[in-house]
Amino acid sequence: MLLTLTEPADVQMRLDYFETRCKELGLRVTRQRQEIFRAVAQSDKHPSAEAVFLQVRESMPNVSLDTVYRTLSSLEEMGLLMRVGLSSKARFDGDLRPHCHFVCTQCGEVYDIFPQENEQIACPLPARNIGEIKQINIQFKGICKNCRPQ
Amino acid sequence: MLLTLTEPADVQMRLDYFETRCKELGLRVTRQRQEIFRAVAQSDKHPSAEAVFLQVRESMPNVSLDTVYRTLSSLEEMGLLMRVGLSSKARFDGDLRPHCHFVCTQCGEVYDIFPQENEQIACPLPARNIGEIKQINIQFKGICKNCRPQ
DNA sequence: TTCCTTATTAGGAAAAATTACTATATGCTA
DNA sequence: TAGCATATAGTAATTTTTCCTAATAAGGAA
Repeated sequence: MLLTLTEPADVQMRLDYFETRCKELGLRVTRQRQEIFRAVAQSDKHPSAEAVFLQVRESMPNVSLDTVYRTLSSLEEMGLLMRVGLSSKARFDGDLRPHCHFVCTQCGEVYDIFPQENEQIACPLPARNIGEIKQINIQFKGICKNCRPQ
Repeated sequence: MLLTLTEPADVQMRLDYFETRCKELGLRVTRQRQEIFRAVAQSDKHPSAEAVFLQVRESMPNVSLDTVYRTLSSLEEMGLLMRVGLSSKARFDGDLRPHCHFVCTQCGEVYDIFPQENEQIACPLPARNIGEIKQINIQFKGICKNCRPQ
């Protein structure tokens, strides 16, 4: 299985697509949602909620932090942006054998996935140019069988 | 590049190794550190700091939450356990093209890594049995060139 | 366009998660 | 075993995220 998501690079096109998606889902196209989506779509800095809040506040001084958090979460659910890593609290793993994690977005449960005998976890070459890699972390997010049987 | 870390499965062996590592690094072998390490090493539940705190408190009723947080972080630095995902606050990415992230553990900066033309991001087969995968998240942790030039 | 309905928001408060502080305790070296 | 420096408990503070409610505004109907 490969990742196949692609998205128009142009921000305006993505804003249009965002509106379409909102209407499909029966969500109102509010200025707050637009600006918050734009702030993330325009940035290549992987901004935090706080950073998005500060950015959006430039054009909407009264926007609330709650709205930013709420909107970021719903945009994530809509598949219009992604959260880097896990949300909320930290989880720890004492098993250092190479393996991946499946994280259920419903119940929060973390499952280990040990690769098959002949499977390899490969590291893209460009990573070496950015710095010294000390750890690899591979996560799959989705709904586990307990939460959605069958 | 492949992940090559392996660790003795037996908890007692790992505790011994933990002591050795502490001594190598000039860290004191305190009961708190032992119990906190044991709690994570024994568990297959990817416990949170809170969960570790509750577990350790069974045998050490006066252990403090601060000690748990501090110790988990230092155990991570020592390479004796790993943190699932990122620490602290959430970061968002509006670019949905398949790519990985390099996270600098020093400055917190997040760098994009786009795979080479012929590279593939593969998903271990067993993942399919756990649930429906909606997203793949690959992170590399380390020190970026800005923080440790050359 | 204007009105209505209901989803959404602002603002503030609260909760949850993590970190900082300091006096005390304790591991380790000699 | 004594002394010293590190580590801890207990608490407070900070940071991050979520909750609550009255007010607002989007989108559909008239």
